[in-house]
Amino acid sequence: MASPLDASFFFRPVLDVARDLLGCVVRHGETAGVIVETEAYHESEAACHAHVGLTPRTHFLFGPPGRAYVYRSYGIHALLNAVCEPEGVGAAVLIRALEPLEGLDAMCARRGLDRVEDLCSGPGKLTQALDVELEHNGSDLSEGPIRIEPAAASWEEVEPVLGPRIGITKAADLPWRLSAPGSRYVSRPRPR
DNA sequence: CATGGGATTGACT
DNA sequence: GTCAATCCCATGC
Repeated sequence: MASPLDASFFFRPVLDVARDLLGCVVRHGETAGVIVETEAYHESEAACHAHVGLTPRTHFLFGPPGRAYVYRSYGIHALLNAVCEPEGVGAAVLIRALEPLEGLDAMCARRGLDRVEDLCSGPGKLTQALDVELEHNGSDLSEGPIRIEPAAASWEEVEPVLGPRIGITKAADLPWRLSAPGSRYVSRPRPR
């Protein structure tokens, strides 16, 4: 396994990071997966939690880049983001889907399923499969329990599919959802 | 302090 | 296709 990405990778415009995270590996304990779908969020647009300014919830969104921002969605699911851009700017990339890579048995047990395509094909699914919870909010993605490792060189040539972000009501027109073309492990609705 | 709304998922018609 | 589950937190009184 390669050494994790450091903070400089995330100290860049959030859309660039969302693009370059495709192909990277998220690892937690014995489980790991390749990122095949991301979404970018920035304080300048209304769909981003940081749009309301600095609150207890958005504390880590405005913090230094390279940390995790984990929050609970719909009272049920934990969603995993990577904080980007300089400290003081609220921006993050939501990890929306992974191609399962290691620890498939543990993922199946946590998910209560056995179809590989269903293990991590959604932002709430992958956190369940990798056992990511709210306690990981603010943890360091280079040195903490959850780490992100660089993509294989072959991913440099991949052209991501762009589309509107999922499940939002504000700023729904921005094409800031990025998917690996043709992947069977992306979430629904499947991009064109 | 009460209320309402989600960056979702799985079960069901 | 519809819909409920469930909890954190932002907002407003």
